[in-house]
Amino acid sequence: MSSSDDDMPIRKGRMNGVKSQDHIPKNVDRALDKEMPSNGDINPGVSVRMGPVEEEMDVDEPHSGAQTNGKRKARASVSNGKSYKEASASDGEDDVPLSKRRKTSKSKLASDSELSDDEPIARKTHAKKPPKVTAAQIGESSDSDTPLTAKLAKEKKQIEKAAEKTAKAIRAEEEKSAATKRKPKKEDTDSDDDVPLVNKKKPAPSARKASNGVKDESDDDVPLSRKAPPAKKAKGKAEPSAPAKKGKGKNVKAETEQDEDAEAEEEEYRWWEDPTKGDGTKKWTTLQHNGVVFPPPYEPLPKHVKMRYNGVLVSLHPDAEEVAGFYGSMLNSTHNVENPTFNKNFFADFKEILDKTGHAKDKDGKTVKITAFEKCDFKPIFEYYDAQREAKKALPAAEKKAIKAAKDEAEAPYMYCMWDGRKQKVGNFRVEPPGLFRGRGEHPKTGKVKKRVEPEQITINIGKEATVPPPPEGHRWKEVKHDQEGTWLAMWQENINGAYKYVMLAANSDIKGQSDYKKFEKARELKKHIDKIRRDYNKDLKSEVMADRQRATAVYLIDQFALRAGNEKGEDEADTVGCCSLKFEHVTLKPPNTVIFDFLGKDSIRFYNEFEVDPQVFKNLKIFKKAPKKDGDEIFDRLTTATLNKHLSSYMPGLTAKVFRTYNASYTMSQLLQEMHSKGTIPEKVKDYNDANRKVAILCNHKRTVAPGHAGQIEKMQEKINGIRYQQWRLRQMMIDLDPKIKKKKGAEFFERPEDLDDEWVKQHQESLVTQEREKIRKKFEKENEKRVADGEKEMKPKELEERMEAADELEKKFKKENKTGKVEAEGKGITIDKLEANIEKLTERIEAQKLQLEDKDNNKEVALGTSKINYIDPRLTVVFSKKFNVPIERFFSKTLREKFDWAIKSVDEDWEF
DNA sequence: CGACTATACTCAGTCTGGAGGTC
DNA sequence: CGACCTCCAGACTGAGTATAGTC
Repeated sequence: MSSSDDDMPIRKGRMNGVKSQDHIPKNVDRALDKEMPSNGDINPGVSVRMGPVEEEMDVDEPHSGAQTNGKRKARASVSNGKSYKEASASDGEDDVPLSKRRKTSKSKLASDSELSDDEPIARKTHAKKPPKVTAAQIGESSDSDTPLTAKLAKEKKQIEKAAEKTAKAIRAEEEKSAATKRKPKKEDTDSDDDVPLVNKKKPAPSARKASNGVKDESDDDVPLSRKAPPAKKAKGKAEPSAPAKKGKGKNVKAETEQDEDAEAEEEEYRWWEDPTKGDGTKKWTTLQHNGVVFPPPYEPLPKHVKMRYNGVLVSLHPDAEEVAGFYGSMLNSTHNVENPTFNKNFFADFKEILDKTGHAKDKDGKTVKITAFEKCDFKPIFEYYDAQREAKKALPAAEKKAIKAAKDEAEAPYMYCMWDGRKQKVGNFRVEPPGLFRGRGEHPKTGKVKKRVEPEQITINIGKEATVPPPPEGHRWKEVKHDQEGTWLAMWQENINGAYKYVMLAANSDIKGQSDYKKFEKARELKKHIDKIRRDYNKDLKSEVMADRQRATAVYLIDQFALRAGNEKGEDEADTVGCCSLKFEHVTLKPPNTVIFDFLGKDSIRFYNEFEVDPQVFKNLKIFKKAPKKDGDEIFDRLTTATLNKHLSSYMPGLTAKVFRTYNASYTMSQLLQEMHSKGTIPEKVKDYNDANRKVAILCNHKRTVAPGHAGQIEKMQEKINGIRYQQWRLRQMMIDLDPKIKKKKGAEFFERPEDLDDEWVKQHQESLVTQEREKIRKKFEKENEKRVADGEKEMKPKELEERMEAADELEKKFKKENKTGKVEAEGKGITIDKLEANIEKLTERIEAQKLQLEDKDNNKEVALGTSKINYIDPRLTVVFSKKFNVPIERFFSKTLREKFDWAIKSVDEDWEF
């Protein structure tokens, strides 16, 4: 992987980060490096301790066995009888083989490998008990967590806004004062960090109650708008009402006014400074919206457009025809249409609908039963749809615009909702249209028909007070709910995987912003625990308890290499893995301590990396892979994501595997930005930022498919560079022409043609230069003629063109002569050695610039920066960079991102630290 | 099991660079 | 001759979408 080079530095640095004092990355790295080499001693200790453990294990087995077994059984069935347990010929108690072996090896325990395999499963449960660890951990986390509360730096911000006029406003006032009172009481004076919202969860309610008598519930109930802290309040004047409100009942109108208020105060309301936000599970008090937009109904094909079966044109029931159309319209997508699974699944579903609607009919109305996929010819359908597509594309711009405007207007009512009286953008209000399911990677269900979603399948979530959006004529909703703990407005279940689809608010909404904020605060909170976590897992890498050792190893991988948790997956899903679900064949061990990961991760994106790991990790993986495990068996057979996360949450409430990704991404970014002394022009600074962004993206393995024209583009750039280099060489030869002695002065080497620009290349290059010249002349000639015609003058004669072409002929001759004599005549009037030198220097600069661009482009070809920017890098880091180096934030965040990260843009100054 | 985040891809619209022209 | 303008194909961006994860 080309990308691995780039990221290695980071990852290496982070490797073995046990000791890190996280704020000082360099120290961390150094400490780590020092540590790495040692460690030869680990084995003995481990093995020795194994003995006792085993005995315990057997005893415990029953308990833990239940859990473990369940999980493993599930796996076994999935993997088709190839599971580890079966391989080891056990009776289904997969533990048995392990413990047996354990027993045998008990006494000797000479080697790690012996120890390992036999770990008592039961140990898992047992081991958890050790009060020291757990207690210590819990104690620690709770200690540090409790206080924090409203510590946000923004506290300082002033509160000066006038009160709202509505009754709600009054309540808001109450809230405000409550909030203000609350603030002072926090006791966490020890930390400078912003308080993660998460932590407030527990402490908050009781604390509040005690201090100000506000009941929890009411806290939660307060709509956002009313909760706004005393800070700048809106003056709440009326504004033109948004389209979304049209056609609503009176309560809607009432809300509309509120809406207006909300809008007026929109920029002013800073929920992230509002200590009452973010706790509790009740997400809203009042909620109204207009439901969802359905895709347009199916439009049957014109009568003359039919598929062929066995060479005969046949007509279908509209329902079947629609499905045929799904397939027909994508004949140009060879990627799908040539995939046997895709075709098989499609045809199965197609036949099903045919059976239901009656099969095809020929022109005489006779039934033609469709039974063989090969005999289906969808080309006529394809051509029809393709023509439609073309026609649409060819539409004049004005018309396209008009169509779009009409669509926008029709959808306007659905774009926004009123959430606790504040107007909020809805994310995906369009119901997903029917089609053929693609799936990513080798998805077993690819090609299946994704059915049209009927209103009867859709559940609406809305405030009790709100008008329920009417279902389409003649239909009804599946259900109307008032679930205030949910953030979704509508929901349905999709037919392919039975997955739930939700309509939720857009990324720039308060609620999404809040959870985004919480996510990053949680990651920052992890900073406080990471040292202990790393210490612990490094210790547990040698644990005698298999489950613990596996867990420690997994956490190591997640922490160091940003692996995902890796939940179990079903048989009918693409075969992808994450940390906990890594299989035997995904990990290759290369002594002394290099591990090669090669597997398909989320979205079937390949994860390939060779990492040097802690020797103990290397040993552990070896153990976890020990026979009889083989391809298809899980490496972490004693570990599930649930156990892992449970363990993690003992360090810090809400800590799960995915937090490490956020933490490490943001932390890495913050380190990179901190080390940066970005100087120069804005584009240069932007590039510096992007370079850091790229490192994070590589860390997270965020990839994109290489653009189809990429290779060509690179080649083009390379040719361009070569052209410059050639020109440079010619200039040097001209120097000789001017002053033959200069060859000695400068050394012959200076004048040699670069090796890769061999005779063959030169010939071709010259030819292309000459043809280019000819083209240029011809085009100019034609253009001039056109102009003449337009002006009513007469055209120039072909003779003129011939004459002009002589310039190109000259060039050709000149090259020929140069090739023959090996000399280049100095050209240009008044040319001097000095001028040539200057020109050469200029070209050198151009070459360098081009090379840089090329490298950049190539390095970037399969790295996607967006995902990490949107989901992993704390936006406040970007804001800090922007302020510190005086680069407009627009250079980093698009309009939508600026809206999404509004809270970050407004809440930090350049001193803020992750 | 349900709900929420995270991902890559698509497509349309925007931007860019550089050829050619003008002043 | 260079500073500046115009035009256009092709590269790049961004919003939107649909799928795949996590917990």
